[in-house]
Order: sequence, then C-alpha cells, then structure tokens
Amino acid sequence: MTPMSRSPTTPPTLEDVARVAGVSRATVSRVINGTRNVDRKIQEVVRAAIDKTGYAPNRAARSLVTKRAGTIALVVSGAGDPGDEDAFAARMFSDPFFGRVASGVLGFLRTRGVHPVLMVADTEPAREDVLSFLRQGSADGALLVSTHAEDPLPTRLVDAELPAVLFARPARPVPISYVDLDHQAGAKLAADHLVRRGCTQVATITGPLDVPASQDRLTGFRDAMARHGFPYVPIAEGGFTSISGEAAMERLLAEHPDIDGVFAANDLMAQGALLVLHKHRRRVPEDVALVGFDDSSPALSCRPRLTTVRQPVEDMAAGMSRLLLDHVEEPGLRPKSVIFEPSLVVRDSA
Amino acid sequence: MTPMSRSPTTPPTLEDVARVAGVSRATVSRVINGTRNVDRKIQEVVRAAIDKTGYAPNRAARSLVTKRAGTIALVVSGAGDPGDEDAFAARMFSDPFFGRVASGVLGFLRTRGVHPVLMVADTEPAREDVLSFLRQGSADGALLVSTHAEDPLPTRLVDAELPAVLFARPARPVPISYVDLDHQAGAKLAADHLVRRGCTQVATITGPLDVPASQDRLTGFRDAMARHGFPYVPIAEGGFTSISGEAAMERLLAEHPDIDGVFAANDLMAQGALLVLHKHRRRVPEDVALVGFDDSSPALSCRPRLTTVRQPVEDMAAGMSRLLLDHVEEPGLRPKSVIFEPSLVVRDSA
DNA sequence: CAGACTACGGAGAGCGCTCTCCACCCCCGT
DNA sequence: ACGGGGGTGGAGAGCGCTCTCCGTAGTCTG
Repeated sequence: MTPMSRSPTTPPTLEDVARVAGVSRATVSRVINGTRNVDRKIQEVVRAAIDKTGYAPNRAARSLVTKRAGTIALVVSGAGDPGDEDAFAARMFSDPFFGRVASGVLGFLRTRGVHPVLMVADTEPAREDVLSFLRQGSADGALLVSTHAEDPLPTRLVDAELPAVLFARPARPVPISYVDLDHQAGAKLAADHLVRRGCTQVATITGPLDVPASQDRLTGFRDAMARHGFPYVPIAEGGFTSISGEAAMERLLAEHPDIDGVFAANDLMAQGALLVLHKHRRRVPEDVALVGFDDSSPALSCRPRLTTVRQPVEDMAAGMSRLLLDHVEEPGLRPKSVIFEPSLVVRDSA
Repeated sequence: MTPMSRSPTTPPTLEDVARVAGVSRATVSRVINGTRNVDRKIQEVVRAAIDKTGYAPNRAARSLVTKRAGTIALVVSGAGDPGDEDAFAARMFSDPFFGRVASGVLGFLRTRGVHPVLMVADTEPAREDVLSFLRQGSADGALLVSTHAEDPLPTRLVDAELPAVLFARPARPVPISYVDLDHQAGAKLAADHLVRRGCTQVATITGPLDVPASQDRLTGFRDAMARHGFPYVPIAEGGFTSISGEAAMERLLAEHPDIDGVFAANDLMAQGALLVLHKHRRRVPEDVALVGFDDSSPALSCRPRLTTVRQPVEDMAAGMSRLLLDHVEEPGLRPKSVIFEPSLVVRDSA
C-alpha cells in the first residue's frame, strides 16, 4: 500500500527509470532519444538504470505526442472475387513478385525503425479499413501495390491527404508518387536479344492490357521490333499467371505454327508457355527462343532456365519506401516518380 | 486567438465531436465503443457529429489506456546468411508456403480489427527488434513461422511472457502454443498411394533433417512402407528448395536406378525432382510415380501436375491466429496445440 | 569583474483517449 | 409523499511519453 509499491507485472515506465537513475524523466527521455547533449556520466547512470529496470519505451505514449506511428501500411490492392475474398490474398501472396516487394520494403525499413503492416484492399470494406487505419494514425503512410487498373484507392488516399506511394504508375492520372520500371526499355531489351539471335517469326504474350505496365511492354516490344524491320508482331493476351501463359501460347502456336521467338510479359506466363512448347515438341531455345520478364524465382526453377528481363524489384521497393518516408517527413512534398532501368539476364531459354 | 480556433490541419478529436454533438467526451466514447447504454436520440446526434467532423479515433491514445495495440507481429524466423540479410527474407517471402500463411492470417484477422506487422528475425539484432517491438506494446503478440531448428526466439518469447504461437512444433520442447500438421499421417497417405499404384522401389526426398516436420514425414513414410512390407526406403536429404530437390533426385537415381516411386517432402523439391526425371527420360508417372507435399502453387504449375499431400495451411494459419488472440485475451492461459489433418490430392504425377 | 552567453537538468503541461465515480432523473413501492 | 434503485450523462483522473520553458552553473568577452 505504500506509494512505492508497483505491481510487478506492470512494465517499467520512464518515471521508474528516472527514479532509479536519480534524474528527471526529461533527462532519461533525452538519453534515449539523443535529442540533446547530456553529460557523459549521467548518460551512463541512465543507461545502467534502463538495463536494470528492463525498460522499453511505450510506443503508444510516444506516438500520442510525436504523432508518428512508426509503422506504414503495405497494401496489396486489387479486385477480389466477390464471395471469395481470401482467394485474392492467396493469389497475391503466392506471387513471387510480391515476395520480392516485401523483402525490399523490409530491407529498407529495417534500419529506420519503421515496420510494415500487411493489408489487403480487395473489397470496399477492406479499402475503408485501410483508409481508417491511416486516418487513425495507426500508420504514417501507405505503400500501394495495385493490381487493378480501376483501383479507387490511390485517388482516395490523395483526397484524404494521406502520404502514399505506388508501385507502378496508376492507370489514370493521379497526383501521387510512384516508382516504376522503364517497361518499354525492358521490352526493347527482349526484342533486341531475340532479333540478335536470328529469330524472324516473333510473337509476344502480353499481360492484361488494362494495366499500364502491360501496355508499355507491348508498345516497347512492338516499337523495337518495328525498328528491326518487323512491322507485325502477333500477340496473345494473358493474365500474368502461369495458366494464362499456357493458354496464350496454345493460341499463338495454333495461329502461327512457324513461330521461332516469344517474349512473355512475365516469367510466370513464360513458365506456362514453356510447358506448352514442350508439349508440342518444340525445343527451347533451338526451335523457339523464349524471353520472360521480371527475373523472379520461376525463371530459375524452369528448365531451360529463363532468359529474362530483370526488374530490380527489391530496389524499387526500397525506393518506394524511401519516397514514402520523405512524404511522411515533409507533408507538403509534391509527387515524385522514380523510374528504374531493367537489364537483360541471359540464361538458357534464348 | 479565440479558444475555439483550431488549426484546420489538426484532425478532429473526441472533444471536437462532443462539442458539436453537445454532449460530453465520455458519451461520445460510449457511442463509439458501445460500452454502455446510450439514449437512442443522443446516439444519433453523436453519429451525425462524427460524420460531420470526419472523426477517427486516435489509435495511440486508445492504446495508451487500453494497453492493447490491436496489432500482432507476423514473424518469419530463421537463420540468415551473415552478410546477406536480405536474401533470407527474399527466400522466405517467395516461398508459396509463406504466402498461404499470410493469406490465412489476414483472412482471420480481418474480421477482428487486428492487423499483422510483418517482421523478419534472421539475425540477432532482428530478433531483438521483434522482442522490443512486443515489449513496447507495439504488438499484442507474435505469430512465429520458424524455419530453423535452433531458433532461440520461441524460448525468449516465453521467458519474456509475451503471447506467442508457433506454426509447427518447436524442435526442442518449449512451453508455447502451436498449430501443426499430422505429418506422419500425411506421409502415410503418400506411402499408401504409391504402394496402391504398384510401386515397389520407392525412395524419398526428405526436408532438412533437423526440423521436426521433416523427421516426422520421414518417420511416417518409413513406418507406412514397412507396414506394406518394404523395410528399406532409400533417402536423400534436401533443403525444401527446388534446387535441392534436383540434387537429391540426381543422387537417388545414381544410387538406385530402378526407382519407380518417389515421395518428396514438399512440392518445391518435387518440382526439382520432376526436372531431373525429365532430363533422365523417365516418364512421370509411368516410369516413376512422384508424390509431393503441401499442395502449394508449384504443384499446379508443374507438368504433370503433382499428386500431393495437402496441408490446410490457410486453416492452420487462421487457427494459429485464433490461438494467439486467446492468449492475448487471457494472459494466464497455458499452452495449447492444435493438430490438423492432411489429405491426399491425386493429380497426374502419381 | 560585469554582462552575456552557452550548456544542461528539472518542472510541468499537455497529447487524445477510457473508465471510474458521481449526480441526476424518473419510476416504483409502501 | 418519500426513500430506493435502475438507467444514463458528465466530470476528471490518469495512461506514459515528449517538449517547451525556466533555472542554475560554468565560460567567454571587453
């Protein structure tokens, strides 16, 4: 009942540390945050007291006054199948691409003491959830990996003046920061390589044509091929999945049996194409040369291993995180974009 | 300078809503949290005021008094390669298995207003980070997906009396809750299927033998084979990756060229094995029947599609989350374990 | 040596919320 | 008519932290 009695289950507070160290709360706070010069000796005493008490600063209390959560939302956004919300998350998270994004984000944030909260925004309530999460100050900003061209979230975030950065340019113009790849340059890399190899009947499997990245890869590929003297490139649209790649390859083969080179707009679809080419007894790369895009894990687990356009996803994710932290620091900052350069990774398939 | 002037950039607080509604802070709080009966009319007035002000409760302030963060840590734990910390994260997150875990966790939490914070604990500082994150009250508990047999994190979590639940039984006994699969039953499913198909020269590619799941799958497989009259089962140890599966299959083929059935302890290794079998011109399933484990995405993108032992990972992840929330609710709760049943998914490879 | 300035510790006011008390009102029984 | 009790709103005390403001001591300048 004495005032000094404190339940042993209650974690130590700044006050406790201050008492043990024989200084004031403010001083302990200064030592912890390094905000101002504190005498060497006192610093040591305080640190000893921290160790002794096992003190850990309470994040909620700190956030309350600093108005910083120290977390950001990592949002995977897209259109879920109504009635099967989990399927969207499952699909996204099993895409090796997302794994690389997460890894890049984590790698960058880990040194800044910021932590990502995983969120899925595939339905309207889920989007509301993201918005209110940010408005509550539970996260200082949002990193958005959007899969859907008509995603309303970027606009809503901008309207609410919440710091946010996109992975990839939005389909419709929104004044928001993003990182992206020079997709056209990447596609050109693929085209040049195919032509250099001597391919003359080249086709491409595109991604869903409502997403800008797919469009750009297609445009870049066509332009480059045209410049090489090939004005016509057969195309088959896929959906960035292995299965859709198979279907697209089947179509291509049916309509253009003499194909000797294929550019698939991502590795997953290239993997599917490979299966179909095997089935049709086309040797890769001898009969048909195949170039993928992304340089994700399937590129390596395929046989032959995929020649592919490398997207520096981890770097892009890190860049996206950096951009977001900038926006969090300085709320007025106007939107920026950072474009990364792809590179060709030559392996066995072309 | 009048007291009513409030910067327009400052988000509205409970106080503001109360003023607009003409009631007290406490009443607004009660309406929002539904903690006590509030007069119908007043409820409506308050809700109108909330809409009008665009109020969103400040999470930090709430956490400060409720001592609940409303978030949990989703920790991927293992041993990183020193000097290349990011590689670990990259590997883990691109494993389709992890994607399913994340998706299951998210699916469960989404309805409870709890959010997962993604963390990697591959190095000592990273482990410290996880621990202090929890001790700071930034998260109410931890979900641990451990890949490493000697992972010290579970013990440290228990010692610090922090709520935590593991995915899979820890290698060394620790008084902690976990969900797991009946791996032995799963392996038996594979063995029975292979024998039923008429295989007589059956081998297995195991996971790393220091992790319990690998041991159990091996033991279960051997026992079942023995019961079928096959006392000897050649084994090759892999590392749960596609590459390691290739190497293991090569070894198996070199030492036992007459093999006609293989059980791989996960789909990724089965995928690798498939590549090697193709290379050696063994038809699957005609010459060699192959059964995987997990039923993850590679099982479907392989050709032939993999017959595999399905692990209900999403359900397990949801169960893990539920267990954790129970522990958060009731700190004294003693450890529980929940074991899930596998099932056989018959496709084309066996 | 006065005056001014620098360096550094302490006091105390909040940050926005929840929750315990307390006050009040109205309805009931006697 | 009056006391008791259930239902409901308000007041106010913190939760643990940061940060501004102030005080004191030591240092420098002319």
